[in-house]
Parts: sequence; structure tokens; C-alpha cells
Amino acid sequence: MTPLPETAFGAHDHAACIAGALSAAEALCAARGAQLTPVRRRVLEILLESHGAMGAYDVLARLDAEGMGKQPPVAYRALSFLVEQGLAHRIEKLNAFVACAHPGGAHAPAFMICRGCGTVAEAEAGTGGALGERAAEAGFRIERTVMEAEGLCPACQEAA
Amino acid sequence: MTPLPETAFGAHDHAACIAGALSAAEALCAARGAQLTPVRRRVLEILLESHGAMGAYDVLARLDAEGMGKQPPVAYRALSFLVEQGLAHRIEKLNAFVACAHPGGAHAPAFMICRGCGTVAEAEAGTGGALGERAAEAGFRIERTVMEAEGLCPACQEAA
DNA sequence: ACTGATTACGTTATAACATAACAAGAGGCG
DNA sequence: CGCCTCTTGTTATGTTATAACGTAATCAGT
Repeated sequence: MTPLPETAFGAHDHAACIAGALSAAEALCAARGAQLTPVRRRVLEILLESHGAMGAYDVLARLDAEGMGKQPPVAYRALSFLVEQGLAHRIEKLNAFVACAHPGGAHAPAFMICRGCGTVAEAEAGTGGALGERAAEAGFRIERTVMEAEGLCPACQEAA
Repeated sequence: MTPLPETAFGAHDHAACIAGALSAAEALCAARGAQLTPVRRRVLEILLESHGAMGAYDVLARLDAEGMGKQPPVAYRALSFLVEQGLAHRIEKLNAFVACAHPGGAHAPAFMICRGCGTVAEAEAGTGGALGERAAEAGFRIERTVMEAEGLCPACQEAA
């Protein structure tokens, strides 16, 4: 099977992936006049390092260990900021957050969630296909979509 | 514009819609040997009556008022049963539950959630379009999907 | 009828996720 | 300086969900 560098399921240079995402985040925030403060930046790093979905309290525990705050609002504020800026996404199915794999790009993201290893891969979903069609028929105006698939990634399929 | 009886946004005979769904649920459970007990049946009725998404604790409050239980597990167990049987769906975006509009049918449901009136309309989404394609490319085996669109229904668009 | 398996329900307690509300500091800018 | 805005610190609370344990009813096989 060929490698799959375009998804989180494939092996890749993790350090480079983190560094690239961080510099993209800095550039984006600078361009928009948004402030990537130390806490916000550190939360993004934590998400990138884990390369998976993390609960807000998992993030908070990391922040606390580093002396950057221990109350829930600290984590939720930083996560909200990152989501607003498109630097992270909320995974509704998991009540968790994940760093964006394509910061700055167009956004109708879809996610593949491996129930084996917890890895979350992001894909661009486009219009949403059948859902978009049904919405158009019904006259429903879509503002945001949630598209999440749960299942098994290639590695976990083999393990099972 | 023509009426849209196939979605919850259109007017319809609510009493008949409830009665029909209930008898379909009874038939399904009987056919499967699943027990539609009083609490489970009542929870389904409550969901059908509201014709929208309800939180577990909203359902629980109704049950409590009727003397059918006041602890969270009572509601969660009944809701879990209904979801397992395909008689209700969980709306991840809202942390809420809604009665199934097409009990017994095939199920890759998608939902349109009106942020104005809270109405939730169910549509059949099929394979998921772009997400399904990306999953196939990545070798990811999908077991369940969450497809939810938030926006404005026709009525609320006019009101705004 | 007795036994054991299964299923559903009752109850207590707590875990896990999320936000309201208010005070205080940092920095730009007229 | 004085004002405004944004960010952060902190307390408290609200909301959603499940673990864990015990009881009752049902039913198949003996």
C-alpha cells in the first residue's frame, strides 16, 4: 500500500508538521491582527503534539503542569480562539478538539475518527453532497456543517 | 413554493405523525424481540410530541413529572435503547435527541438544525459523498457517520 | 418448583464537559 | 494622562453523562 501523507493515518515528519502549522498560525494571526498570545500558542502546540483529539480538560492539565493556568476558562478561551481562527476544530462526537490540518484553507472540514487508536484525520468535505442537496430542496440555508465518520483506520483494521 | 411534507419544516398532521411512528416502533420492536417498555415508549412519545431535539434532562423532567423516574440513568437508558433500535437519533451538535422520522428504514441519517426555531429535520444522506470518497482513498472503514447542518429553515429566513 | 441466565429498573454518587460573572492588568491612542 | 479594548485570573456554578451496585421480573432447562 502506498503511503498516505495527506492523512494523519500515514507516517510523517511530526516535528516539521508542528513547526509548519505553528508558523502558518503566526502568519495568519499577524495578517488578521489577531493575537496569538502565549497561552493560545501553547494550546495550539499541545494539540499539534498530540496529533489527535484532546478534551478541554486534558489540555488544561497540560497548561496547569506548566504553570499557565488551571481554571477551565483558561483552556476554553484559548480553544475558542483557535476554533474561531480556523486553527483548530471541535469534534462534536468526542467533545474534543483537534488542530487544523490545513490552516488558512477553505473550510468545510470532515473528520475520520479511529475508534481504535483515537487518531483523527481531517479531510475537505466540500458541499456535503446529499445533505447539501436535501437542504437546497427544503430551502434550508446551511451556515455550518458537522461531518464526522467513526470507524477503523488501516492500522487498526490490521490489528483486529 | 410547494409544501415540503418530507421535512419537519413543512406543516403536517402532528397527531397522525406521532401515532404512525409509535405503531411503527411497536411493530419493529415486536419483530426484533426488543421490549418497548412503558418508560421507553413514553420517552419516544415525548420526543415525538416535541417534534424537535430535547436534552436528556428535559426528557427526564417530563418523566419525573409523570412519576416515571427522576434519576439521569432512567432517561439515558431509555434514550440509548431508542437510538440502538433506530427509533431516535442523537444530535451531537446539540447534545440532544430526536425521534427518528423514518423508523425501520436504511440509516445514514443527516440533520438540518434550525438555529432560529430549534426544529430538526432528518434527511437520508446516503454514502456521505466527499467524506466517503476520502475515507475509501485512505483505507478508513466507516462504521457510523455524523452529518449535521446548522442554519436557518425557510420560515426563520423570512422572519429575519 | 428450583436454578441460573438474562434483561430491565431503582438508586446513589460522581465524573466529565462547559460557561456566567466579575475583577484586574497590559497596551494602544487621542 | 484618561479612556478604551482586549486578554487574563478567579470563583462559582451549570449542564451533560456514566460508574457501580442492588433488586425485581421473566424464562429456559432441569
